[in-house]
Amino acid sequence: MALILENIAKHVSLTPDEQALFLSKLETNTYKAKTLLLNAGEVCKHSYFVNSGILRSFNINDNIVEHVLSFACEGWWMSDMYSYFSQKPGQLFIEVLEEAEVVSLSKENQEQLYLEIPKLERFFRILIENSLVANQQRLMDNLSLPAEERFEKFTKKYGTLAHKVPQKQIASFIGVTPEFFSKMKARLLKK
Amino acid sequence: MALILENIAKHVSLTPDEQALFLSKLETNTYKAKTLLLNAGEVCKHSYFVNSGILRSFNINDNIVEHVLSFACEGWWMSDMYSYFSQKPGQLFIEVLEEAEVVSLSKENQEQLYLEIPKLERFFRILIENSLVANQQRLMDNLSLPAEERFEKFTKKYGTLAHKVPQKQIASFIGVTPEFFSKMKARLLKK
DNA sequence: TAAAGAACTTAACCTAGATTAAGTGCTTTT
DNA sequence: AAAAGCACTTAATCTAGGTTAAGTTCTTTA
Repeated sequence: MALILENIAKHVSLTPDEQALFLSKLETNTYKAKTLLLNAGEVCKHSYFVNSGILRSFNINDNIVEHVLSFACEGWWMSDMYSYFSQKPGQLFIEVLEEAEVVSLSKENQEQLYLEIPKLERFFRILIENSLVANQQRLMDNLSLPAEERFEKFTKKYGTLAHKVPQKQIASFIGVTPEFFSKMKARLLKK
Repeated sequence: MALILENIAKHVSLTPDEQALFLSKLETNTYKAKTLLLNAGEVCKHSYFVNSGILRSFNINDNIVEHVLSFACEGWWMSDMYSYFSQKPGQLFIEVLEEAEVVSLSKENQEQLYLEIPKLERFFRILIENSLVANQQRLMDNLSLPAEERFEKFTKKYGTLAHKVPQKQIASFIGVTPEFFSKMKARLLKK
């Protein structure tokens, strides 16, 4: 459980009492690979913080094509932000890719915490600022870089994860078909 | 100046004193079309709130191709978030597209305000949450929808703006060349 | 441990959108 | 009011990446 406190300590400092209060609002669970933490169409009631293992979020287009929005491994947060913030049904699935220990923070508890420990308002603001910046960068990359360079950036950013998740999901994340990804990989190996 | 207070009142309520304090940290200016509020390579020292007129942010790839990241019209905020948050040099330009009255909030003043009026921490958190959700949606749209549907979504979201900014910039925003956009438009008109 | 099904590859063919280029009508500048 | 330059169009040609399909290998599951 220390990991999440370390994470917070990077941006705001909590007193021991505040830490205890914070921890009391969390629930830790272990899930096997393939568990669905969230189904499309549901309201996302929790934010997840990954202690270990890997999660991914994705949606399914016209009931056919999956599109991976994000991966989360150790130390990352994951949720369907649209649904979580608005408490309306969302379009995302959240799935366990590799057996994971996950800390859950419910929307109600989060709102409570904002009132009880206003410093957390700052912590989550900064967290979301960073997400937004990363997302904008990814959007610009998608608009301006060819698949090969998007893949390069992916491996730099996610490092080890690139070897742990099925290739077709990396393909989906960077926005190409598995077939094209395979072709591209073969091309890269020749160099 | 009322517009920015209305904007805040949608998410948090400030006392008259707090409102006055907030306003005292702002500066309002009018800029002619084509003015550059931020140059790539500079540190973004202000966040801009648009009272009237239109701004856009974009970057230039390999010194050749412009990519529009966002437009801002009445009631919207604009900045190079990466550079503004980190206070490091960024890659974005911010340009006035249509003569604009713009409220500037400096990074230092914003940090000051967070300390003096903690409620603002909440306001900006929510603002950024909404941005993030919109950005993720746009990213998913870029991964899964053809240009024609991206354009449709654009016109729905930005409405009137679609007629006020040069077509080539809308093309850039949705991620196609001006030539293809023109062809697509002709195709749409035939229907 | 056999059978079914994922995950990945390869290859032929296809298409959305890019590139190049030439031409038309605006605006802006002088 | 010319001249220059920008925004837009059209059209021919090209290509990154998609689609379809068949085959191989690895994993699950019964």
